Amino acid sequence: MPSSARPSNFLADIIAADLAAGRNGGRVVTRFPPEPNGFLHVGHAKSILLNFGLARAFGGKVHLRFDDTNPTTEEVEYVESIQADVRWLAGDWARLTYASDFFEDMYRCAERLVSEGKAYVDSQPQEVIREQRGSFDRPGTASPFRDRPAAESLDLFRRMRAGEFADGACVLRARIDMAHPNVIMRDPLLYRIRHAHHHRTGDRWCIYPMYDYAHPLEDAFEGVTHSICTLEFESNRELYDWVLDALGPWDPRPRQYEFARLALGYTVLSKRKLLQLVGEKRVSGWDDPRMPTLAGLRRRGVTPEALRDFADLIGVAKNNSLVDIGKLEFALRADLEGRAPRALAVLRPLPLELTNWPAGRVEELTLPWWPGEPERGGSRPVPFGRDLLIEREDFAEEPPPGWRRLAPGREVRLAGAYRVRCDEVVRGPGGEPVALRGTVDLASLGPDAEKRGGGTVHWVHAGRSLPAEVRLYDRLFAVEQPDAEADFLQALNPGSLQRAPGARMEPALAAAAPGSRYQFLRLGYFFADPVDSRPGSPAWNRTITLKDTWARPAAPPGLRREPRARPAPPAGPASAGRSQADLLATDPAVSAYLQEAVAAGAAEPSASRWLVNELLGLARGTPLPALPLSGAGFGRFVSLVDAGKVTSAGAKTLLADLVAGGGEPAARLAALGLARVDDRAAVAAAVARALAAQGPQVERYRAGEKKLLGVLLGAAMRETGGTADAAVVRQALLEQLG
RNA sequence: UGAGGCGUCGUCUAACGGCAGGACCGCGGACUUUGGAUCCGCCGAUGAAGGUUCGAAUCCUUCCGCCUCAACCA
Repeated sequence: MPSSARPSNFLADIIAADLAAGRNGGRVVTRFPPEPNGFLHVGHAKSILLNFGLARAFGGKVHLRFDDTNPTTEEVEYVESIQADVRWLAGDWARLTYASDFFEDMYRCAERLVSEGKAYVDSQPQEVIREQRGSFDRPGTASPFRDRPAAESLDLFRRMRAGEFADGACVLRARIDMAHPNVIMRDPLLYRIRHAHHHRTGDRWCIYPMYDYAHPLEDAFEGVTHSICTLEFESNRELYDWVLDALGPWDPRPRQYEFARLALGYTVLSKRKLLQLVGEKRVSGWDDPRMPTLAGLRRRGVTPEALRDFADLIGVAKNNSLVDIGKLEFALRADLEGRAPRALAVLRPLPLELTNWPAGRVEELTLPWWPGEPERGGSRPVPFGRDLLIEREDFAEEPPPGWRRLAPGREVRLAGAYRVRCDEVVRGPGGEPVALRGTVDLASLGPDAEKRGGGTVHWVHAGRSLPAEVRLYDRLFAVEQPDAEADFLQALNPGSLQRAPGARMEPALAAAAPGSRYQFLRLGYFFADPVDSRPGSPAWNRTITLKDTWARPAAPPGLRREPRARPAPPAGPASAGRSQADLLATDPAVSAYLQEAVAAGAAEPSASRWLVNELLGLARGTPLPALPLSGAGFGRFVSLVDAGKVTSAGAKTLLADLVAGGGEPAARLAALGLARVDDRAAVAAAVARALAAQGPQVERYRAGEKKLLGVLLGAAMRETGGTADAAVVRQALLEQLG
């Protein structure tokens, strides 16, 4: 059951690369860092499974860490429920920690920052600080306390800790840059005063660290290597790194990575909205089976395995995406299919009297719990008799085309039992059918029975079946994106909980243990509620219906999302050549570099072409002057290419080498063996070698898959090391392929 | 509009300059004592334009669209 395959996503790639490079001494430590101020939901499940999965897949460790840096919102109850939920979902962690475990260490680090002039105590009120932060397009302004002596700040900071100031009187701020383009870096707050009782440290502290300061330190203190969080923390990463760089060195030095949090259709996942649903009693509590909380899902009957399969199904990436809730439902059905024994229950009974069955005679049929897989073993007695109950929905007076259930004069199979025919409809005062009369075909049961097509219907014995509490749950919201509504509460699905007061169960179900799961034939998967079940009388929660390919009301238009409208292409063709020229002209560093290259003898057009199309990509954001390859060196490289000393393929390899390690172009060219080869015989030999190694592909190409030419050409090019001209290689290749 | 991030079948996600792959959904078929399951098949995508390259989803440029950031929350 452990997800055997190594997860495949960009984070796994990063970790694999780190391991391959020997970083962090081969350690992998991740962490799941909830704040104990709410219940975990399916979005957290994605994160938990990611962090636990990655650590396990790479032989690492995962920590469960409570990020308890804000005593005013956090409570012990939540640390209990969170631990229970995590354990239920993912099992045990290697270490349980609390941010508050590190308060003393964090404080010492803060004193160090102050002493080194990297932090100061600001004695301004909150509103002023906020105002001074500026805005996206307006730089901030410095606090008048920004340059107060370190000794004074240190004294003040110590007195903050000592409790000499009231809440809000002053804060500790990092001294970074009030004009920083990233607003988060404009002298962020590190500590604030909170005279509040902390659930773990009690009244020992009255100053508490802010997330941006505390989090990187927690990671570093714990030896976390890969600190994985969601996309909205991307801007915070710069501060994360600042804190660690200011207080290092660290081994391992934690790195923060971000992935897209889960958004799921037909539900809400924000803490605030979930709290509101509970607070306003729109649901029965955090563990209401309609809630996306882990507690709710668990009580709905969802299994950890289904959640794991779901997580594998949706993957991990940086795209903001809205996951179709159908994927959760798919994972759920797939899991339950293999673990839920089959039983008989009728939700809305319609009596059926079999007139040719002796009154009072009851036959105890022996039905396997696993009809399709008798080898799994197990069965139970199910009473059959003259008076039965079938599902109201399984009878139609005027059956539509394709109807495979009961109708006047029609015959169906009673699941696990005999075939019956409907002879007569008994009507109520309004003419509506209230009961059916029919006949049973006694020869229709058993291995020798004639096989006839038609439908199968579920049933129970009228007198021997038992009533039971049944809750039919459906999606909590009626629209796919409640968050997009003006008032998400208006989008609540009024039918998300329905009861089936007349429901009847086969007798064996009375013994079902709370927490057990059954498939009620043709109805869905049901979970015996651990809270409301009574001995001998389980209460049933419908986890999920069976997939139904019949009753679907032909794709109601509201449920289908309109295809994304494609904007019309812009009218005027923007001259790309022109914009690239702009780039060369407007960026002084780039144009200076280019000038140097030209001064070193490179032809201007090819120099700018190589610069724009290749060098910029290779540089990966590093400013040109910082490259090991000087402008002049680049110019000599371009001259080499223009002189035909190296093919364009070889030139790319050469350039990459120069950008990575510097050196003199001509010398590196020789050292790498990239000099252009014009010997046709040598090329032909290389092509032959390449083809010999590509046997299957060659076969497929000859069999008609001409698109494989690219693959073969690529292999041939690689064989020559890029020293031969592509046109020559291509020609040789074509000749040899015939 | 400052900074950062993201655009691949209806949905989610692969492809790391060389065969646009998989899954969900949908559709069709086989089988069926569950209109379930199972099996088989089909449908269907690189936001746009230009450039570099023998070859571009991938590299470069511009444009378009979406998301995040201006709590003494995390």
